[in-house]
Amino acid sequence: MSRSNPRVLSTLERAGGFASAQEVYRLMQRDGESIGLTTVYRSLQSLVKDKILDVLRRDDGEAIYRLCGEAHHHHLVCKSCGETVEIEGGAIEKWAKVVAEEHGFREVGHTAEIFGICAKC
Amino acid sequence: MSRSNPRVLSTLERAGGFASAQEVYRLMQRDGESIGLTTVYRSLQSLVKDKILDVLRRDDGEAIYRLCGEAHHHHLVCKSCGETVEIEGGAIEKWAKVVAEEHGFREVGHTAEIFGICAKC
DNA sequence: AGTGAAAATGAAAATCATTTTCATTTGTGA
DNA sequence: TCACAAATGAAAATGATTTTCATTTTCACT
Repeated sequence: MSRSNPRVLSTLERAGGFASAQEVYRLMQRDGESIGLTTVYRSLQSLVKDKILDVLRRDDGEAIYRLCGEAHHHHLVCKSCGETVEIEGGAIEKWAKVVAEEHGFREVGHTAEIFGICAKC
Repeated sequence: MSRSNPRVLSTLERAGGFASAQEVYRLMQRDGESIGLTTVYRSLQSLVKDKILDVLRRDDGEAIYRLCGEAHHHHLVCKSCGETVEIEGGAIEKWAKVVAEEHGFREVGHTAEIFGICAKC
């Protein structure tokens, strides 16, 4: 079996608790850490199995990992310049929970993103 | 530019309105239809752009396409069996609008999806 | 019917994330 | 020190998706 390389987790934390395997790998490379891409993947998988991380999917299908229980947030993205604002999603959290329970779903998660044109553009 | 091949849409309908590009392709092959995988991908993309189809992601990252009604709605998706419930998002609409305006954004849109394990799974 | 430009098509190659293989290295207990 | 299990990572394999590009089809206009 495999245990996770602790540097992978700490890199993910340093990244803001939200990154893809490729991003974690690039970050570690940039910091001069010696690690293989394979090990990054294995460590992330292991952390997911241990429920230390959550997996989500970007629109392009790439898997992104985040610390479980980490207060998650949503994004407000400018379609024109790409500026991104992190926002709280209190209303969403409640909505997702209620709707899912109404339909008998459990282990509920959600994704939400707002996009538009920012004031500057 | 490209328009969609009508046989792609009708195959997706026949599949229960829910399938991946590869599955649509295999279905058409099985039925003896002569079409290239590339055309299947292009047609699906075109249908998505025209808002005739929705795209979701399976757990493994594969994109799945489904027919979507005209009314704006969100989805509650079972991570295990893929069952999908279309839901109203009144709370979300308001939240997105308010948050975006607070930050000076205009032409605001949003995406939101809830996922979990359905009662049957 | 004949011509030509634009759109559609699809085979093959390219891309990209992810997984698998496998030989090598490292750690650990006897 | 020895042996063996676990960890590692380079390289190859996989699989979905996209791109390239040469060919075919469509279609408006003669």
